[in-house]
Amino acid sequence: MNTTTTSEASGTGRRAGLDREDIVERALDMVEQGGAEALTMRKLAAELAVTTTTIYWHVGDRDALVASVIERAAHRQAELMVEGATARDRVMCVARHVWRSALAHRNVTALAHQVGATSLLELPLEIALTRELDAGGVHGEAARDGLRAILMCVAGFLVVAFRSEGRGTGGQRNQPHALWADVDDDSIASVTLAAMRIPPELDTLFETTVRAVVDSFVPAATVTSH
Amino acid sequence: MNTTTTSEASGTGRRAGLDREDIVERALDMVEQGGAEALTMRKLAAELAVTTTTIYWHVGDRDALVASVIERAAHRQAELMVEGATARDRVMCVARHVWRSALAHRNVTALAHQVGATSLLELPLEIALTRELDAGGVHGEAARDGLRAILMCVAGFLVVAFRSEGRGTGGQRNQPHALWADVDDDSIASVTLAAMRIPPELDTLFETTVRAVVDSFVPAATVTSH
DNA sequence: AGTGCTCTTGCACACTGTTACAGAAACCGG
DNA sequence: CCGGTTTCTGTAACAGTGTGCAAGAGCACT
Repeated sequence: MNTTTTSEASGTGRRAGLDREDIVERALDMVEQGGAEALTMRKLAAELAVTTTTIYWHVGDRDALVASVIERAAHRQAELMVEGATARDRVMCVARHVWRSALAHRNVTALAHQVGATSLLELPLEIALTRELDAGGVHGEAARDGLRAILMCVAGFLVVAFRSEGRGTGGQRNQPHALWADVDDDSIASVTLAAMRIPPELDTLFETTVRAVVDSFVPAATVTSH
Repeated sequence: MNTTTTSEASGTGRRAGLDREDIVERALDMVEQGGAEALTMRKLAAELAVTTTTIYWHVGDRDALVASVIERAAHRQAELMVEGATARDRVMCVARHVWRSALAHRNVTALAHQVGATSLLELPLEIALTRELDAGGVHGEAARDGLRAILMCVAGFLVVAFRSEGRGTGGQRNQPHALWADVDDDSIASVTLAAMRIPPELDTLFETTVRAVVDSFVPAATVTSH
């Protein structure tokens, strides 16, 4: 692997023109367009008009490549504007941003999730969220637990959201609401049974659920002035 | 693929001795022991002292095989005893069961998650949870939203729990608490910063977080008697 | 010119899911 | 008993995947 600390399309080599950064960027493009599975060493090499071994020389393993891709993506979605008067609102704002940006870059998110590097992708947002918690009077272990609880909740929503999109055995057939079509249980009210058969509104459900978690960890705003 | 509705090691053919059920069961064993990636058609065939084509004849695609494996696993973890006096307690009890049984059969759970068939695996528990919600006075769309919210929360915890286990880029290196080691932010209290560097207690955090969500969807027990 | 370092290539290995094709064993009608 | 059909099994191959090894091509410095 290329161990030069910084990338400097050095130039001494054979025909150069290929930087580690270039490779990572192209890889990120491929992931964003074609999903996680579109990123294969051979395809990436072909895109760059190069052989696979060249990539290995520059970035190393596929794991290393993926890690770099995720880090690069992390920088991009780190920018956010936190709005809201109360601490709870500001925390919600960050949580919402995690949710939205993950949906916006779903392919990278899915990739990060697959290799267990989600935290790497979300670290900047974790920090932002911690800042708001801290500013809202939640410190130490309480802040950590609150942060984790909120992020797990968001992660759960993301898992479900991604699950509702194409890929996977049986296509749409093992969607929860589709599976409920065959359920017939006497001890459940028919209204309830019917409701199960249509999918929920994820966005509004996200709002209320995460709000509940946030409220249970962040104290209501103490009325200082007024 | 073998299209006989039920499996009845039919008998007309050559040397039988191999049932679709046998294959699925063996596959389930392999997954539970060696994880999702240990289940390859060739290895499975080798375990059964048979060639791959035989498996294809019996069960079809790998997708079909995986689906069968998951269905089989679903039956096993469907047994549960719901305890608790209040509706909230009983709902919590089921949610806890989802969490525990997913952890107990983590490999199958991970497999189901990979192919997007989690709902298939958890359908029986979804039904049980819905029953408790319904009995607790939550019907129709409210029940659906509550069910989904709770399950998403549990799913989030599972994702994080599985993430803390070996596999994936960088091993333990991109664990959240490990990543926080390099963070230095002035606007965050040092106590908070320090707390972030040690992982949370998932079990207790699960309890409080899910409890918060449950409480926000299930009304407190109306005091009927007393 | 020669030596050394950086980059790039070609080829190969082991592994995956999947299938086309060919062959044995059992039953069934004659 | 013979031929045919169904039911299984086996061989070999195809198109992919990630990855490592040996060798070469170009530039810089001596």
